[in-house]
Amino acid sequence: MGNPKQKWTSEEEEALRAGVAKHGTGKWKNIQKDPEFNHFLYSRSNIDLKDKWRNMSVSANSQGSREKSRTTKAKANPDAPATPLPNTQTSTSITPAANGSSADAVMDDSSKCLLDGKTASKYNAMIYEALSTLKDPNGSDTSAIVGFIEQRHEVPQNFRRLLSSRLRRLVAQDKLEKVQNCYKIKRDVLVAAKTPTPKPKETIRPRQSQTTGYLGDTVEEAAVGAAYKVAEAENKSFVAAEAVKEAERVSRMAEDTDSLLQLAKEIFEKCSRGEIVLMA
DNA sequence: TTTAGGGGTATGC
DNA sequence: GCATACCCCTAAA
Repeated sequence: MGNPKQKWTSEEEEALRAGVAKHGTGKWKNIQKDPEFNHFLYSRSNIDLKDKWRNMSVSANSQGSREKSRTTKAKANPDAPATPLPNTQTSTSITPAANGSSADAVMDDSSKCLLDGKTASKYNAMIYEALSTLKDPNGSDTSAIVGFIEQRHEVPQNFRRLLSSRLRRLVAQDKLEKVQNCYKIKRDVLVAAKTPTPKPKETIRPRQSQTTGYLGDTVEEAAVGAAYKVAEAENKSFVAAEAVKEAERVSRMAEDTDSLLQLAKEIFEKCSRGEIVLMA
C-alpha cells in the first residue's frame, strides 16, 4: 500500500515474544515503549506488533490463513474473543485465549440473560430432555426441570433465571404449553417435529383403524421417545464439541508451558553467568 | 488513546 | 492461483 513492506527480522520477532512474555498480549504499546525491546521495535507501531502477533499465532496454530481462522471464529461466535497466542505468555495481566479464555467466554455467555444461538439451543435440548423424561401428564414446574437438568449437566449459578426466560420464550414460540406453573411439550409440536416427512395417508390409515381410541397415546409416546432421542443427540453433539474445545485448550497450554520452560532456562543461564535478571 | 478485527495489497511458491 | 505477510482503516472500550 503506502509504505514499502518491512519484513520482520528474527530479532524483532524475539523481542515481540519477550515483550508479550513480560507484558502479556494486548499490551502492545507497553511492549513497544519498553526500553528493553525498544531498540528492536522502534520502527514498529503497536498496531504492527498486534498484527505480527496475530500472524505468528496463525502460523503457530497452523490453521492456514489468517482470514480463515479469524472469520470462522468471529462469525461462528461473535461474543468470543479471538485473541490468539503463538508462544510465550505470562500468567499476569491479560489472559489470552490460549489459556482458556474462549472456554471462559462460553462460561461468561451462560451468565448473561441473552443467550447466543448455541447456548439457547443447548438449553432447549435440556428442557426437552427433562420434559420428555419426566413425562408428567400435568407438566413439570420450573423447580422439577431445574432439578433434573442440574443432576445431569453442569449449569451456571443463575441457571434458574436463564431457564425461566428460556421456558417463557418456548411458550411464546408455541413450542411448550404452560399449565398453571407447569410446562409440557406441545403435542402438535412433538408430532410435527418428530415426523419430518409427512407420511402418506395410506400408511397411517390402517393404524388409525386398528388403534381407535389409543391413537393419541401411541403417537404421543412415540413422539416423546423421539423428542428424547433428539434431545439426547443434541446433547451428545454439544458434549463432543466441548471436548474438542477442551483438547485444543490443553494443547495450547502445553505449548505455553514449553515456552515458559524455555524462558526459565534462559533466566537460569543468565543467572548462572552472574548476569542480573530483572523480573517485571 | 489503545486495541481488536476486518480488509486490501504485495510477495513468494 | 493460492497462501501468507504486511499495512491500513475503523469501531469499540
